[in-house]
Amino acid sequence: MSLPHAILTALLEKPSSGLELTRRFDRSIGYFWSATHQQIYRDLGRLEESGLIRALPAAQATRGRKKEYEVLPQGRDELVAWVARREEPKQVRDPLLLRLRAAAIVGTDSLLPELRRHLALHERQLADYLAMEERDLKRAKGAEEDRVRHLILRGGIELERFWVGWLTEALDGLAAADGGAHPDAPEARGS
Amino acid sequence: MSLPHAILTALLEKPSSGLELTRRFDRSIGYFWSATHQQIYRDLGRLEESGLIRALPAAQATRGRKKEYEVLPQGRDELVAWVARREEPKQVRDPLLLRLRAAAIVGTDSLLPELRRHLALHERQLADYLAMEERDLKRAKGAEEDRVRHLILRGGIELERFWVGWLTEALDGLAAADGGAHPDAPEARGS
DNA sequence: CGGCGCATGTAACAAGTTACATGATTTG
DNA sequence: CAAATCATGTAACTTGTTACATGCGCCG
Repeated sequence: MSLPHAILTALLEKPSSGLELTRRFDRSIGYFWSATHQQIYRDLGRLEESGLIRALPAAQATRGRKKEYEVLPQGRDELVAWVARREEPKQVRDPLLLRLRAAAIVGTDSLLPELRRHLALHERQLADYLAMEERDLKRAKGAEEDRVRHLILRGGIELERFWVGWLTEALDGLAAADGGAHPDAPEARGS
Repeated sequence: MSLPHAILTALLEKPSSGLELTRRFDRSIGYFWSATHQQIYRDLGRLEESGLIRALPAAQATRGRKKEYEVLPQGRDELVAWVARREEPKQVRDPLLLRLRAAAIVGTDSLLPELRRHLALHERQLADYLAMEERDLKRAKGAEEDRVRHLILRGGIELERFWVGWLTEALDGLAAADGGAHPDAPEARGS
């Protein structure tokens, strides 16, 4: 039940069309909740049908024509209720941990390159987030909305730090055991 | 494509029936990949059909009758290939971060109890993991399989530490701003 | 007017969730 | 045997993914 609420939030920040929303999901929101345009159109339709949002009258209802939406009072109410709702923490669900467990049985060697690759990706993501934080700190200080946004960014930063730390620990532990001898990239190079 | 591989791993550790697998997913594996019995039966069927596992001949094929599976060589091959495969890191997708973003717009007050509640849950989970680590460290040292299992547990521990740290930071930041005055549990008490 | 990019969709499928149905085994 | 429990399964639905289809408008 999260995507519709993410859309309501985004539309409250600024009324938008489906494609504009898609682009915003690719950027900021997408750092912790991604969505494709198909999902977004589907849910925009449902939200409109339920009377939580409406298409701005300016836009006509033909196919390739831009169509902007805004949140109705009922939609805002629903969002307020969702924020206050009691929801259990989402439990962890990560394929890499699963693969490590499988590797415990069939051998860890072939997983090492993946661990190194993921480490590099997370280091990069962490650097990006830190750069964003640097930029943000120069601007706004007081407004609650900005402080909350910064908190979310802090979440991203600390999560990446977790990955970097854990992957480093894992590589240390596994490489130590298998006595060295792993050249740089014994894998096919994807796109 | 993860659940079938999780099942293969579990069956390699020990041939089992569907319900036994379900129970094992509730315990150890479920800490980072949960599954219901319906999902497991469905995938057991598919895996058998694809020739990656087979039912042990002892068990008859009637409905309420126990049916144990074991991994065939082809299944082990598939698992080996999966471990070595290149897969992009799963991006973050957490409703709590979304709700915080929504709260930035509609007001953070009603989210504070949830943040406190989640903090308590994560603190408890962390304590549980630490207790497990304590127990594990007393046993096995050398075997690779045990060291890898410990690494996975370390992952769980560090992830919980992340949550505890971040939630604490978030509560500090938000409570400071709204000047105090939030009684203990202004929410309905769910089951 | 032909092709490209913008924009909105449909369709088919895969994975996860929730509710329910049915057969077998134990035990009071 | 009745009831509880173990065990396997179906069905319907929601969410997310992938591939494709269609319409509009601009620019050469």
